Amino acid sequence: MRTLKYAILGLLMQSPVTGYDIAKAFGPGLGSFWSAKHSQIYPELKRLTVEGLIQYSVVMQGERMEKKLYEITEVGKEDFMQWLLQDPPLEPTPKDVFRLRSYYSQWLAEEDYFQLIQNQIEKRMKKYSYLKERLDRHYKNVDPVTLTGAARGDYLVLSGAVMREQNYLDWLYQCRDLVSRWVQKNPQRCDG
Amino acid sequence: MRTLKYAILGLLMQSPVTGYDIAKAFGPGLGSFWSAKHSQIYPELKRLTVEGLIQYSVVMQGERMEKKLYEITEVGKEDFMQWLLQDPPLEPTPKDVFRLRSYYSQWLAEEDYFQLIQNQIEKRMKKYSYLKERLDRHYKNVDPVTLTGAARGDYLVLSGAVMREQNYLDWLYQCRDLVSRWVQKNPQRCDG
DNA sequence: TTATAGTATGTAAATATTTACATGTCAATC
DNA sequence: GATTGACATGTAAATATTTACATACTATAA
Repeated sequence: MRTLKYAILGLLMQSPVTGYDIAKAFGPGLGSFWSAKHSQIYPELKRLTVEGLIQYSVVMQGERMEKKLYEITEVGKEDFMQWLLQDPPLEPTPKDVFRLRSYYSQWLAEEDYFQLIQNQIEKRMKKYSYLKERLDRHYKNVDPVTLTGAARGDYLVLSGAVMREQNYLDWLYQCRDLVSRWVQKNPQRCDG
Repeated sequence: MRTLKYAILGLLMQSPVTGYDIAKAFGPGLGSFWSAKHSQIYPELKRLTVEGLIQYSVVMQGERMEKKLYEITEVGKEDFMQWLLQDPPLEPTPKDVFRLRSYYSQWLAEEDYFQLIQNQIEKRMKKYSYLKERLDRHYKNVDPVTLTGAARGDYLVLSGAVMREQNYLDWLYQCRDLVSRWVQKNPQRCDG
């Protein structure tokens, strides 16, 4: 379904950007629900250009260095709008290696699985904090009703990302709780 | 990182199964966090066999139809256990086309985006109900502390899947709320 | 008996994505 | 003056995944 195509066209709806800018956009912001490496972005930009959905102008950066500033064409806008209105069936559930490990956790010593959860909590906590900070920084003292333009979508998905991470952490706490109670239930393995 | 390999080995840790069984397992159960089509499963089974991590015996089904019953080898078990103990860095956030659409929702008429949310809620609700039913059916009158074996992992990820869907719905309700308030704020477009 | 749905296994081709290879400029600071 | 990190753009190869092609048996119910 070429979603990368529409992720890129959507960025270009806002303003002209370079491939490098797109790669950056797929970092912390958009990156909470879509991303791509530059090695996928540059070929896609080339393809979209051939298809006439975007076009670029060469801009000098300093003396020698040239960059390509891409903008969306009218045809591209129509194509994007047509996609935006689509209502496709639910995607298959996203893959999650930690959940997969948890599913098979019966084969681990409880202590080992407990440690994995603990480590996962640490990592998730960092991610959560980062997102929460971003949300607060931009929207803490703002009534969401007053938002307009790009800030609307940004707020919707950023708050959604925070909720998602909060929820993942809640689940991890629950797992940790349960595992520690399983440990307590265990017949003591003594070595003394 | 060949996660499919370990998803399959994990299934075989429990009991010998056919490729068809594995494809089924990636349906409603495991499917809440990992899945693969049969066209990916059969080649992977072949590869794992060549690598000596699994082996199969041919079993007759009826008169003519033969199926391959795969079981995990000792080497396979070791490989699986080694993977299970790993603690890799956080995966990139899973992609989500609906969130991508939401990010770009500024280009939609509020009414159109509202309708997309509404439809998404319906679909997500069905998925949530299905998972919740499964959870209740298996674990409603059970103290999770008493669970053992495969039921532990099953409970952990199933309850996690229910939480995740609940959370997604909460986010959708929030989006719907906000969008409807944006609509109210709008200058009325009259055609009379 | 004859559809039909489900069981069962594969390959081929296309698409999507990641990792590695490869190069060069610019701005700042040490 | 040299190093470093960010800017900037690409290709190649490998891996992962989906869609489509392809076949054939089994059990059940109409």
